[in-house]
Amino acid sequence: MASLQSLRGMVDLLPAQISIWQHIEAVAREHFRRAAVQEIRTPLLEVTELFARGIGEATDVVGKEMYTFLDRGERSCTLRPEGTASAVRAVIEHGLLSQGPQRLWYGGPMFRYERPQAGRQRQFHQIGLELLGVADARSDVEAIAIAWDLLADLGVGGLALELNTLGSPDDRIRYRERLVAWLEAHRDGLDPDSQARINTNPLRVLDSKVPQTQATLAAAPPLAASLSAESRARFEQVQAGLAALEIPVQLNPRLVRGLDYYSHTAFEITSSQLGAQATVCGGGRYDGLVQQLGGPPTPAIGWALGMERLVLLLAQMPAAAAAGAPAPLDLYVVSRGEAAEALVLPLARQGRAAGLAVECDTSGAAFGKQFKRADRSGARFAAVIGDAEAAAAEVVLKDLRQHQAEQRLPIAALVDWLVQQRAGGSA
RNA sequence: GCGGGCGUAGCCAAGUGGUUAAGGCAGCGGCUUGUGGCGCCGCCAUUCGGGGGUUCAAGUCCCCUCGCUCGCCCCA
Repeated sequence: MASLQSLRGMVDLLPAQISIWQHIEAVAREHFRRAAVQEIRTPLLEVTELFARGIGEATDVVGKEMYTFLDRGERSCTLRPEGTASAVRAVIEHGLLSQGPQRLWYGGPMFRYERPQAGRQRQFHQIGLELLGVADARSDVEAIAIAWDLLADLGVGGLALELNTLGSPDDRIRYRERLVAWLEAHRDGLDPDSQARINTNPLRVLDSKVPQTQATLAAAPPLAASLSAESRARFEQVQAGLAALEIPVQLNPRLVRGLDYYSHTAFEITSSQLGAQATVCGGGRYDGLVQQLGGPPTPAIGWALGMERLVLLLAQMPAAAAAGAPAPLDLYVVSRGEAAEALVLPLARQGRAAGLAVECDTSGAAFGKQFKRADRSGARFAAVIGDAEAAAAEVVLKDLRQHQAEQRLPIAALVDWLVQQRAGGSA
């Protein structure tokens, strides 16, 4: 095999798949516009330290999944594994918070060096939301509602919103101590991975999928018991807010997220139809992150949505997939003969200037071939220009989608006629 | 990083040691050098991801390697 291939886990998006992506992006953009959320674009490449400090050294993402290399200046650089750290860095760097709370969204590729499987790639795409500067539980509710409504509007069915609270940093420290002590005492009932995690990332032991570990954990002290009154009240406010919006919630006390910066609200929107990688959208509150990265103390909440997983879900829903279908061509120009061929590009350009989608056949092939391609192009009309038409400055217009007599009209009148046809809801 | 499944044309795919590697879709040419969608005819893999080995004989068996895929882990 001498031919070149894309790198493992790096996937091409071919023209046939693009329309659904553009559809999702357009719907997301519109939801963000309505919610007064502005786009931010940051570099794909950042200094490694940003992620190490932001996401947490003990996390898997930082520990083993980053694309990290030295650039020519010997700086350690990393392809972003997620969007929050970059967005926060940019906000701090440009002093945006001095202008008040920031409502931001971003989209684009992320990179994690993992083994690819269904719904998991090394380069994948996320759309994410970050609401910075507001501590109130209502902003948690708003952030979640934006994600929920966006997914609903796209026509994704069968989703569940799983919700938990991780408590305040103090709650967590207190709980962590209790949990570690308990885990140490019940070490024998845990799988090796979980045993190893007792000291590095004990909270993650809670959502282990190993049945034996889960059985052991049934008697473990719950995080809820370590929550302060304030944290508990806050969690209740979030739940009440979601209930008021009639967004159904599934409380999941085992939901712990993999990135260190989360506190209080943590949530995931999952689908049972995605195989092992069930999370379409995940996020939570990260009140400590901005300060940790050198900014002013700033409460924040955000989420990220996995585009590939969303596309996977949408592909299972014919109605939603159809919504993303591209608009058909208005005109396909078929021509033959030197004089005729000279008229094609000027005609196409005039049509395009008027907003029509026009393709011309420049193959010089037999009419039969050109008509075949015209048909396949999906165009509504074919314009035919041969020697006779060129001499008379006319075109023969053929309706490719309905049986109707061909008509002949001046070449100068064609574009107007088509524009009118389209405006008139020509069925 | 660990485990299972798989790799035959652009795509789907038959083939389970024995002469020339089915078939379908797409593509190209023709029937039709001014008319597509239907039909018919023809063309389209010196070679089965790559390398090595076993054998008189390998797409088929063995080893290595690369890739894809599903799961573990982790997460979007």
